[in-house]
Amino acid sequence: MIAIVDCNNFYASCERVFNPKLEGRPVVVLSNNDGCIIARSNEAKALGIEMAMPAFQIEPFLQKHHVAVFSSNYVLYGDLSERVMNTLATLVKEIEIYSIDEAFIDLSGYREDLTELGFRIRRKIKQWTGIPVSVGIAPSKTLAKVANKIAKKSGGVHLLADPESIRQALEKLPVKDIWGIGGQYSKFLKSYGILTALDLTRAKDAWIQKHMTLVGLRLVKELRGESCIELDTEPAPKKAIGTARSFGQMLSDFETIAEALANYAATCARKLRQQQSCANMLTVFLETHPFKEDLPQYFNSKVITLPVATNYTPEIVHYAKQGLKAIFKKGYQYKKTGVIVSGLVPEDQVQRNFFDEADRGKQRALMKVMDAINDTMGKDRVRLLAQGYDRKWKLRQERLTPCYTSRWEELLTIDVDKK
DNA sequence: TCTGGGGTCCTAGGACCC
DNA sequence: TCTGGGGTCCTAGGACCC
Repeated sequence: MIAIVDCNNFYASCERVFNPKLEGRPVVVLSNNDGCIIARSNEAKALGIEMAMPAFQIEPFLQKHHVAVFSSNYVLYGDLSERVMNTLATLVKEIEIYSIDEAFIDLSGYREDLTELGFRIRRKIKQWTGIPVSVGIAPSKTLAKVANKIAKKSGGVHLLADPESIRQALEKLPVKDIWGIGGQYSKFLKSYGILTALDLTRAKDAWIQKHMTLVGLRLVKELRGESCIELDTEPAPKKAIGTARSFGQMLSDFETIAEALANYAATCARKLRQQQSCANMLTVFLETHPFKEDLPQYFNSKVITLPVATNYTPEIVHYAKQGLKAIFKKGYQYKKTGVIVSGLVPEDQVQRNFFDEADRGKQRALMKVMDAINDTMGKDRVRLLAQGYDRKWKLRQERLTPCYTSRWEELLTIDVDKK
């Protein structure tokens, strides 16, 4: 048996942990740049606020219903996620951290009542971290996801084990709500009269594979109770790493965009070093604002093959800027730029060439010192001049809460009532 | 009339997830 | 005024090999 532990309305719950007044109130969290709604408390869902709605369009509605609105604070959410996962690790052995707010766990070999175990997990995580979670338990990952959906609406834990209860659950589940079925497939299936998960389990294997590839076939087998997607407790290193942001305002001059890009490139280089990889390739892209249809639109990208795989910040920044030069055109209002590094190899398996004159050992030593300083004294304490200081391109984050758990200056303070 | 058979590697595009 | 960001996997088709 497999379980999935999923934090309820994770980002909204994180905001509540340090602000209990929000309990019972509708809460939403916005995407970067305060753009779209990306998390909603149950109260906010009940008001009919949908996922991914642009915040500016429903601003009056949010005010009218006294919805608490927050900019996203990924430092806080990342830290609380780690606490949740660490707490879970005290209760079970095999854990796959699937996303910032979800983990699969392997329950084979557990003798105790699984529903009871689910409730123990729920209680302990709530007590230790303040985050409410739901637990779905079933014979496959896909069915565990189904069970979790039911758990969210019932008591927080749901077990799907016997064939009849599985059948009943699948009968009520529209295909679009199955893990792995998105908009395209649900439209396609509907055109064939396949409306529920139960309908889908009755389709022929060959037909499914023909129209939905091997991925689809695996999914259907999982719905039938045959576990096909293994627990992945040690995720492989990433194959590509990207950093991109929309600007807080439109930008048209090369220098400011290059400064923003240098920061994204530096972030990519840092992430490469964190997973001990070097990149052979670098892609830069630049785009205008797709929603401003009256303005001239432009999108372009440039792929650069690096002479030798690297994770050295100055080198990544240098080639990123070179890529930007190749695609930048005057006269447009730009909204977003980004860097993707790919062709990743382990940093101790880099293929050199005869013409490479860089002192790679020295570069690595320098990055080690820089990272050590920035880890202890604050992000970007030491940085390249190219990363700049003005930050004209910075994100809009008008309703940002403190990093309660990761910055000394921002610890929660409590006013004691003096009598 | 009549032109083989068995592979590998790479990439773009399409689907999906959170 | 105002619309996010970061990933994965699979397949078909092209280029190449012997």
